[in-house]
Amino acid sequence: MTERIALVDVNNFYVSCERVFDPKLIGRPVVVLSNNDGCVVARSQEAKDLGITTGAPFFKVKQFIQSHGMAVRSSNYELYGDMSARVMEVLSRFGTWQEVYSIDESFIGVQGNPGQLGELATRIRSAVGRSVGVPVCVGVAPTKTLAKFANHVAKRNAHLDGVCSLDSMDPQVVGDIQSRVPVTDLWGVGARTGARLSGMGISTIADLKAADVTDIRKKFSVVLQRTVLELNGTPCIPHNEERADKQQIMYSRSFSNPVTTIEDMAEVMSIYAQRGAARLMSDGLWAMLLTITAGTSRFASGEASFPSITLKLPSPTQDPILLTRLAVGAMREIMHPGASYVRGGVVLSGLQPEPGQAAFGIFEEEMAETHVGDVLGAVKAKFGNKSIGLGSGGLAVEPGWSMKRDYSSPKFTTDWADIPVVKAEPPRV
DNA sequence: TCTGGGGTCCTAGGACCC
DNA sequence: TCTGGGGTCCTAGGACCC
Repeated sequence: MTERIALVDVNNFYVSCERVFDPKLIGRPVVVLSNNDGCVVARSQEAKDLGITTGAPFFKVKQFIQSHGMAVRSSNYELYGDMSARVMEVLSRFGTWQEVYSIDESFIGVQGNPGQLGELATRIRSAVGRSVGVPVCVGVAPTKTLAKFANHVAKRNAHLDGVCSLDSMDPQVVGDIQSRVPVTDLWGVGARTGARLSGMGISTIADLKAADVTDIRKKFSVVLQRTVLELNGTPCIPHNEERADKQQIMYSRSFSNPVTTIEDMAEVMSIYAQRGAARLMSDGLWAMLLTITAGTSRFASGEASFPSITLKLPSPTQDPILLTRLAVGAMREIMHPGASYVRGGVVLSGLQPEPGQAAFGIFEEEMAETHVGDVLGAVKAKFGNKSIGLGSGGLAVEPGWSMKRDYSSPKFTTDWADIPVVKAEPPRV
């Protein structure tokens, strides 16, 4: 019996979710766009084969996409979030522990001899396919870094059928692969580190595995040192089974049309601060710090302006009235009227699970209004998100800068009105 | 005309204290 | 007014990830 780590992830997750409810998309090239239909964030294999890159601005590739008959979808995060929860539930049945690493990836603890581990990986893959309907790849290895690598191998080699357990492979073959895969394909090694490593003659995974650990520690950091140790089979990245406590809550969006006036920006901040407060309440957290930001486009030639300010809150709060008032007031101070802002954001940090002591001084009055947040939450839960809000947050009409989602699919699994209808005909005799 | 959003961790350097 | 060493805490920025 050997303890191993499996890394399971869904192939082309957003595209795969769309395909579950729209089988006509299977076999067709499909792309999914970011918020505001700005960039390509997910591609089916067919779209990758046609040369669509991730992060490509949609307006630049739109012609090409349409001329090749590719299907396009806006991001549907309600759907993806719900599908993710279903995948994670299935995976939890197979692990002695589970760490949900991202919306489409999870580490789980597995046990068995080399032969059993390979079979287990195959069973995991078919269980997710049967229960949820999306394809996954499974990599099994002694450390997280190697499990990521094994997953990478499973994905790139069709004959492996989506699974790769390093223990059941010939070490010579593993070494061969590692000497061909660039070091930047490794988890934790990005472009910057890759360039510096390459200057030292380290360009493949095998090169890094053979590098001197203390030298790496000296020239880089403890992060890369851990990567080298993990490549050599020593686990040193801990797994947090229970979700690590959240450090910050961010609500940040690009606008579909630029915002140039203080009044419009006040509206943005009012709405974003209320979204942030709602997240605090649903997570049971109170914030000590409020940061507000805005920014002009990096691609435009007009005045560049990236105002940002962090306010210390009088005491830990989740009060939407206080947060809205502070966010709007501070934004009025720091924005440049006339600059063309294309994004804005609210960040809540210094999070803690308790409201803490009541504040003294000028903010006492605001703190007394805290229960308003509960009322807002209750009304929204019953009558929908757009039923009520503070000030501009209660707008019945969509503001001119609000998000564009021209190609969205329905909320198949999270809204009664969008539940798919299935029709069956009796067999003909 | 149109270029995403949300996170984590580590390190260096400054402020401050004894 | 000047000087030394050691320590903590906070913040900004870098790097990375999906």
